[in-house]
Amino acid sequence: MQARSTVTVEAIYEATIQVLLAVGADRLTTTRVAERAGVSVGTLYQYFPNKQSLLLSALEKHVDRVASVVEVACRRNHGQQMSTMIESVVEAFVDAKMERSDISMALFATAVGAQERALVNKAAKRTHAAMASMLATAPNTKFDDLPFTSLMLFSAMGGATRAVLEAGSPPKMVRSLRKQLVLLCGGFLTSVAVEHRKLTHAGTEPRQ
Amino acid sequence: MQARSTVTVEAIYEATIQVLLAVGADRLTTTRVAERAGVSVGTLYQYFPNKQSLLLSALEKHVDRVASVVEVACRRNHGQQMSTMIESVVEAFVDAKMERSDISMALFATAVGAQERALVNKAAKRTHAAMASMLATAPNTKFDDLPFTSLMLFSAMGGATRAVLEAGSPPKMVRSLRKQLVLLCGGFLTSVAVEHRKLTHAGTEPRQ
Amino acid sequence: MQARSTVTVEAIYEATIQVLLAVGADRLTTTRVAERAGVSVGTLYQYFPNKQSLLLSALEKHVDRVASVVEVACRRNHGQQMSTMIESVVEAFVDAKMERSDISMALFATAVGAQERALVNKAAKRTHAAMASMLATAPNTKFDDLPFTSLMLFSAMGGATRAVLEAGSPPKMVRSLRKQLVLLCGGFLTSVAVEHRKLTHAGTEPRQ
Amino acid sequence: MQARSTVTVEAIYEATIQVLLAVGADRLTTTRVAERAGVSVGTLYQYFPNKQSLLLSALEKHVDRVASVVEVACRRNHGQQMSTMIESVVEAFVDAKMERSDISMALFATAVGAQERALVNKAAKRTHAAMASMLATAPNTKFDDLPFTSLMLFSAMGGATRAVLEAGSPPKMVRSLRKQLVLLCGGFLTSVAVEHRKLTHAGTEPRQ
DNA sequence: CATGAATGAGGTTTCATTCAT
DNA sequence: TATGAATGAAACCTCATTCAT
Repeated sequence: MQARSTVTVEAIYEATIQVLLAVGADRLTTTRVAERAGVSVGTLYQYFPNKQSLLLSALEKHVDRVASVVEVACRRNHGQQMSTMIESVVEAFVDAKMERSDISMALFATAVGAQERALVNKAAKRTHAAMASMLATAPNTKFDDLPFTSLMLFSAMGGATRAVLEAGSPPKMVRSLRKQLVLLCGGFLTSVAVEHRKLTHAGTEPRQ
Repeated sequence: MQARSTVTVEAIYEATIQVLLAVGADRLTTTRVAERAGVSVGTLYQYFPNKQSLLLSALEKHVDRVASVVEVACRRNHGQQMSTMIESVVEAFVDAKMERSDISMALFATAVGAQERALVNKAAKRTHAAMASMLATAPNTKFDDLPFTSLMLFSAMGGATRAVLEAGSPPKMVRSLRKQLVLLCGGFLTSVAVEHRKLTHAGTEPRQ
Repeated sequence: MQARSTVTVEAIYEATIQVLLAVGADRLTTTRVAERAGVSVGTLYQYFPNKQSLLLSALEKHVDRVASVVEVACRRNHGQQMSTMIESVVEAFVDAKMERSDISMALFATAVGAQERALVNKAAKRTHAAMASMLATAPNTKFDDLPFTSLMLFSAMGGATRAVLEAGSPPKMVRSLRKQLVLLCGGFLTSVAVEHRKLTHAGTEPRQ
Repeated sequence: MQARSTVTVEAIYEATIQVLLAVGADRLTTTRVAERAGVSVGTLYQYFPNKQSLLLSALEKHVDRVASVVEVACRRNHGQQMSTMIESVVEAFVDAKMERSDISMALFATAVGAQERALVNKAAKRTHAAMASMLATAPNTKFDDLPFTSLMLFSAMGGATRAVLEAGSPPKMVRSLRKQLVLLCGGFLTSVAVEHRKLTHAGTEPRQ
């Protein structure tokens, strides 16, 4: 019976995504989700106290997955050269977003309330932390404000990725995106780090 | 006569924003907007055929304003040094977004449908074009793909700004934001431009 | 100024018909009628106290016209042979209905209330009376209950004509209609009259 | 379960008629119907997608019933003398119309749109077909164009009946109606059939 | 536990009518 | 007189949620 519940809940999650993609957030109804999941509305309400909690849970699942992917990528690159770090993280990030980009967009469209944003922020914090502790292990480099730097980095990456997705994302563009993101992040980190070094050991070390 | 209508429409626009801020996009109702505007629902429907068109118009007004601010900033900096360009544009962009950041967030929360995105994209295109033609006048610098570069730049800036806004944006953070955005953009443009020169006259020109 | 009013009212009547035909009775609005008439709603309300009275007047105009046509045809055939009477009246009736059959149908669709029906009934009474006094002059023929006979005759003709109109009325059908209506009316009147004669002078007069 | 729905739907149908009779077609609202049926509006909309479909279904039910009554009457009189045929059909028709004449009128007042007319036409076609095949079995009689003849017959009957109904139908009138309808139909059919015989065996057969 | 019929508050939209200009 | 912006009651319809079976 535990198993049956799991299956049902999983079906409801999947149905939520399906309906979101099919008809959009504003025309998503609990009945439609239940239908798609092959259960009755009553059943749906046995597992989720109300519509909001359903969407919230679905969103949570998704952002957690993306956050985990990035966390793993960060952990794997502790101690590497900064250029390697950047490439790995960009790759992980773009892959995670692109893999089911439609879901990403559909779910974020539901994330308008305070609770939803809190959820997203919490996951964001996790990735920032992961990235910060990775960057802290970069050889020969120091950063002033790693948490904020991570925020900048991810939100910039997120913004650019989102823009490309919303532009219709022709494959060629997606390919460019990765390269450009590497440049974007690399440029930024270099600037920030260089600034730091300049301030500290002004002029003594030629760049790169 | 004419004057009366103008006043009414303006009041409705203002009320739309007010309600959006007060109760959020999903609990905005045409009745509430009309009430806040001090007119009857019927009047609202004399100027907007339906709820969507009301929100769409409000969004359009807003994005057009932001786009215009950026366009002006770009036009004013044709021929300047790239660092000046970047600083000016970042300043204009952040100012425009921050000035009424709450509105920005509230309105974008309504921008989930295809039409809304088209609207935003159209405005984005305008800013990209303005930025591209500005960058084309930067002395001693060339770029491979100015349109895409502009897209990257703006969407990255937009993402970062949005993230800071959504994080609650303590004043200190906002101050950092500008500085970091300058670094972000500067770093990126340098990378892109450098890449270009490297490919063209590899090794012959030491980095300035 | 009297003239201007007449012109305006006439334009409103015409517009009413136009709108009725264009969008149907249920989507006819006073504003639309005013627009079509080239005046403002306010002006419309200067001549008609409310929407119902507008439709009522339009209906009245129409049924009066049809009634008059029939009345004239009846008066012209006083003293004629019955077959001539029938042919003339059928011709007048079908012509009047067909000439602007669309208007007929559109207007009758508005005739659902008690007042409207009263209007139509009043006009019907007039035609019945005209027909009755014509039939009273038919040579060698007597009828028991002329008013009711007239009612039967006209309503039967009306029903058949309407059915043909609503069936889409291919021209061939319309042509048949006249011939068949003559037979219908002729047959009926013969039966009624014959019945009468039979009862009175049973068997003595062979049928013409 | 199943039973509950059936009961509900039936209650809604009944309520539709009730409201139609009580307040008229134009003031019939879905809320009023639901109230009268003892259910909530939501329930009504679970069975009928919109107001029009509700009225359409009610109309369909009604015309189907009338059509069936006539069909049965026709089938029962195959091979009978024509006079018997006529009497039986007239009786069935008038009974069906009079039995719930108020409903008839109320429902037909809603039949203004194209779909409604199509519905009525379809039912009419059925009765025409039934009558045509009955008439084809009349001994010693032939008709040129049975379909059209049936159309004429029914629409004439319908028109006359309707007129009597709308005139307020004092009982005396209703009694007359039957007799007169028999004469009307009889006269018409004789004319049509006679015409035919004249054309075929001109002059050889004295009229029965 | 599952079902799905029933609920009804609440949202969007229409349109006859008024009245200040 | 003419105008047309404003009104607001009232209609249609949706959908999150409940509860008897």
